[in-house]
Amino acid sequence: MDFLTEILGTKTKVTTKYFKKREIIQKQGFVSKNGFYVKKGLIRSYSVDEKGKEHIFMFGAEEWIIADLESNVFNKPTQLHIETIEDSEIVIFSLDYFNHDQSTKEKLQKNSILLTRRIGSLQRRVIQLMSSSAKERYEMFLETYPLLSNRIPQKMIASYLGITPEALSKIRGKR
Amino acid sequence: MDFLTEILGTKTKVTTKYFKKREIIQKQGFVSKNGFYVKKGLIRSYSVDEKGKEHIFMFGAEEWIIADLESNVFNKPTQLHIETIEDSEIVIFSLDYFNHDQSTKEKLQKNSILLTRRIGSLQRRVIQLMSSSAKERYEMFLETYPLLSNRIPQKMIASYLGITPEALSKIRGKR
DNA sequence: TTTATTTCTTAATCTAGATTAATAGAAAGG
DNA sequence: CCTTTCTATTAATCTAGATTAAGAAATAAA
Repeated sequence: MDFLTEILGTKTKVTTKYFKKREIIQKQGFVSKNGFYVKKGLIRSYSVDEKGKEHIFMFGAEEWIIADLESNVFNKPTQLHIETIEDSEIVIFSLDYFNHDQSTKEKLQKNSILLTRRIGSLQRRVIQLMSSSAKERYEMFLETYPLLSNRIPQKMIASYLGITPEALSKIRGKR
Repeated sequence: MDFLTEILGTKTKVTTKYFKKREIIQKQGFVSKNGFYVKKGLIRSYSVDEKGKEHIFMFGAEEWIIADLESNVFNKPTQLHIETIEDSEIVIFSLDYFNHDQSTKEKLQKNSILLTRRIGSLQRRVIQLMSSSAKERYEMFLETYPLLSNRIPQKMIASYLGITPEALSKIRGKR
């Protein structure tokens, strides 16, 4: 929570909730007014396409924040479902940091740094999706999230990499 | 320039430069200390992989800002080359907005909104790369950038979509 | 425990898009 | 202007990864 108070305005509403495995925290298609800080557990955000196929956008484990900021700031329906992978303790906070004067300059600066880091990781992901094979992406995933990889079911890793579980199984067989 | 003064600190160094077509503005592998605002013309940012293949990350036309923020904030070498596609007039500014006290609260807020919008567009790009076919991505590109599509050579559109020029030519033939 | 459900693996077949190559068209440079 | 270089098109072939299917392992449920 220390980390959170560093970026949240003083009047921000904060609630801690406990979720069982496989519970939905946020639904695709609705405007999202909250952010989620993972205190304990593991969650994922994903979108479902017209064919009903799931595509995992990101994972969040301890100390991560998952939020669809654009949905909040511009009142757009979010593209992302958010769901628990393990039983989790989630801090839910209202996303109000830009809109009002509650937030201090330092908090805004800290926040900008977080936003910048997220832009960097998304940028790397886009470049990676365009330039690397499934095998290379899997290896990079293992390097980047060595601790997460054994907590996440393989079919979800496959979905994050943008391939089928069958393809991932084949890649893993060949090492 | 009005737009820029809304987000830049008062002491930010700003220079306007003119570039011919195909000139490199920023080189991959170096730490980037500047942002680029396109006053007139058209530029692209792209990365070159180990096989020497180019992958276009984004285009920037009039009123766009292109910058590798993460490189600046965290002193990482940038992954991106930036190069002009047309003769261009570029406003180069030092990226100092987080670091010092020069920036006001309003400027920080405006900036956060820009960052958030960029996160949103990157998020959409990732989801799109994972869930859509080359043809669908091309159609979405035309919808999103109707004015840009006739200024950008096809091989660069292909590179942005993550496909070969041959594949794009085939897609275009079939309409 | 036994049964049911979900996850993972293996293999055969198929397809979107890559690669290679050859030609035509457009732009750039002298 | 002509010549060279770059860009786009078309077609043949190839391949990474999708799809389909079926069995094995693991989890959950009864």
